Amino acid sequence: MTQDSQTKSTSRALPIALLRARETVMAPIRDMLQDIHLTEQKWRILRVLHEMGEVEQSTISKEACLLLPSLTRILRTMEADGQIARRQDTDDKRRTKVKITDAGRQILEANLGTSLAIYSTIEEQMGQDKLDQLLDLLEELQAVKV
Amino acid sequence: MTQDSQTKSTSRALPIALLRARETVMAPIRDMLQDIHLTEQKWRILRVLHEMGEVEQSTISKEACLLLPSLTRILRTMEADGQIARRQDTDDKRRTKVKITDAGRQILEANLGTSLAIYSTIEEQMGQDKLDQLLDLLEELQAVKV
DNA sequence: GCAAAATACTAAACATGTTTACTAACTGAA
DNA sequence: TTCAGTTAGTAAACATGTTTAGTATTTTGC
Repeated sequence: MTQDSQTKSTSRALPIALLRARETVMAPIRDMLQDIHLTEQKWRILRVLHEMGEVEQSTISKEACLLLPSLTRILRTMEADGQIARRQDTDDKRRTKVKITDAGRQILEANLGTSLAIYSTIEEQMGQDKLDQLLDLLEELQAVKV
Repeated sequence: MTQDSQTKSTSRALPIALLRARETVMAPIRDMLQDIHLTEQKWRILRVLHEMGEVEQSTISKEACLLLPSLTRILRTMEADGQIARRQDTDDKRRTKVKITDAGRQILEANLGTSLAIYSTIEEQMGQDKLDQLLDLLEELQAVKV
């Protein structure tokens, strides 16, 4: 099949390149998470709450890259499983404040080592410079107005 | 909340940086696709078939970054909608060959311009050099063994 | 040639993604 | 004060993501 000169081949298409790169990184992390019965999304939520303390759901949504309707469902099961706690904000009753529980923190801390080891493997193979460069470029891309 | 020295902040976490960057790029493309009632995944499939001609499903799976069970369902509706055609491979009856139909190609070609315009906007803001550099780094990351 | 292993795909179940619509609560201008 | 507009979150519907299991076919080791 001839390549239309107007068309980027998918191998150099930005969205799919980002997706494939992410699959590479996530594959071993998913293996880790499967062992502890956590999804990738729940792992991201725990990390955000660990970093930021008690925050409202919209903040988690932005930080963990999850739409609010997804977040609503996921937090419901995480609360039932005792990994997070929710309460209504007293100043603004529309808001719900969420924090990580001790149980949630325990799961997180028990697995951060593995997560870091995976990152180290990638760092060893690509080199720290290139990885930093990549993260810089990704941050820059996020900031683009489209 | 103090930052554990062992922990990467999520803002520099590779998986989430890849996800956020992708969201930035995909947002306007999703707008385009919504107008023509195509999902992001179907768009990727049409592009792969346009580039590669008639291929088996496993190939689409790899190229478009879709797991086979997802692909099975998506192709079922795309076939019903007349965007693709399927036939059993004569040499190996396990395989299914898939190709884009004229109707599918028409949808694709009617929208490639918009897709390219979006890419151009990003290129203008980030610069061609940086974007090339980013694509190179992403390719390299995909090749890492984890 | 034949049984065991591998391959290509489908089915089903459950979780999440995505859109639209909705409720409740807050804000701000007249 | 009031009410139109905005914001935070939930509900529901449908599509896709992900895992496990299953079928049909082909390949491989012997």
